[in-house]
Amino acid sequence: MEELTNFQRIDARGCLAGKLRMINRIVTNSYNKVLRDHGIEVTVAQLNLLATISKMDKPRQVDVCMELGIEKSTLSRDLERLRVQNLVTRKAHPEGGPGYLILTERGLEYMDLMLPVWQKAQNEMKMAMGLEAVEAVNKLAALMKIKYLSPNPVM
Amino acid sequence: MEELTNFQRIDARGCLAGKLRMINRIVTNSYNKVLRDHGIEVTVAQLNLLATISKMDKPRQVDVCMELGIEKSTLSRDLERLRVQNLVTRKAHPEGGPGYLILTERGLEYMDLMLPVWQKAQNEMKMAMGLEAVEAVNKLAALMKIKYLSPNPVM
DNA sequence: CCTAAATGTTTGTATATGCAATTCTGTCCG
DNA sequence: CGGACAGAATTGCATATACAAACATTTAGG
Repeated sequence: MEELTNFQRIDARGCLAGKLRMINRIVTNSYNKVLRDHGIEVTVAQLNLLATISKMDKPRQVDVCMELGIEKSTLSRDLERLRVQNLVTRKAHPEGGPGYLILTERGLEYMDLMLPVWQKAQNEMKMAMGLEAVEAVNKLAALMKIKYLSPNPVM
Repeated sequence: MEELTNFQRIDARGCLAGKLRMINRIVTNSYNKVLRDHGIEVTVAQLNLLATISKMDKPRQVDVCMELGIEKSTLSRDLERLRVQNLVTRKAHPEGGPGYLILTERGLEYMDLMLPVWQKAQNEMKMAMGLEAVEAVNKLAALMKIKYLSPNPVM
């Protein structure tokens, strides 16, 4: 068995997944710190989930999963955390079916409360990243959504 | 208390953190699936940690934390998982001190084993993302590292 | 109508992550 | 020497995540 040279070995600095994971850690922590420092009691992950549900039309859990690329079991638990905070609830469809998700009154109020704080976090991050990078992330997110999260993924 | 219009409310689709989190989920899952399908028993997160340690010069845990932007307690547990798989170990410095991390023999062998599989995952993702996006991620990662992970962060 | 397949949700188990608090260790000073 | 301090690592607790398996529900077919 020939040994690999050091040059051949995996260079962590070249791993796209590793880089994206690092960027994600930094950005998530940055938003969470701003939220925390302003007394907001939810994380940016929860904020995004709330915002997504509020923008969708009577979504079931599977619909939200598709929209965000989250696994169904993950969403189940994320929702439970929001439910105990009385931020989301589930409404039954008149003609049966699994029912749909909707923000509670408190959920809507909390969204209003969070808006300026989120905006601050978002501005800071845009500033740090620069316009080009922001645009690149926007484009990449759109592309990934099409490629991986469409009803019939293009793979 | 004036109500906010729907237009004003946080639009999840515009949240940079949300987008990066989604991209991260997709990319991480994609790499992990390739690794799993080829019998590799570590995740891309663990692969990156191994690769990072192997490239660094006798790093302590704090050094690895700085390099990857991982919290010290997170790293502590990540390392424990690698340790029980006999992939990393800690060596004591001759003149005392906290000692440093190093891959075990098995860790090095496993790196060699993973290389082609990682390469496949990386190629697939580069293909899906396109050259421009790949370059954008590379640039952004470099920028974020300077801004947030330098000894004296530029904030 | 009643079962079987399909669809949707939850649960069991595990990894990856961060904050706060604690413990460990090594150094420096009196 | 012996504590106080500083730096490094771990531990307690909580969230976010995924895979597999179980459970629930809805819908088709006979």
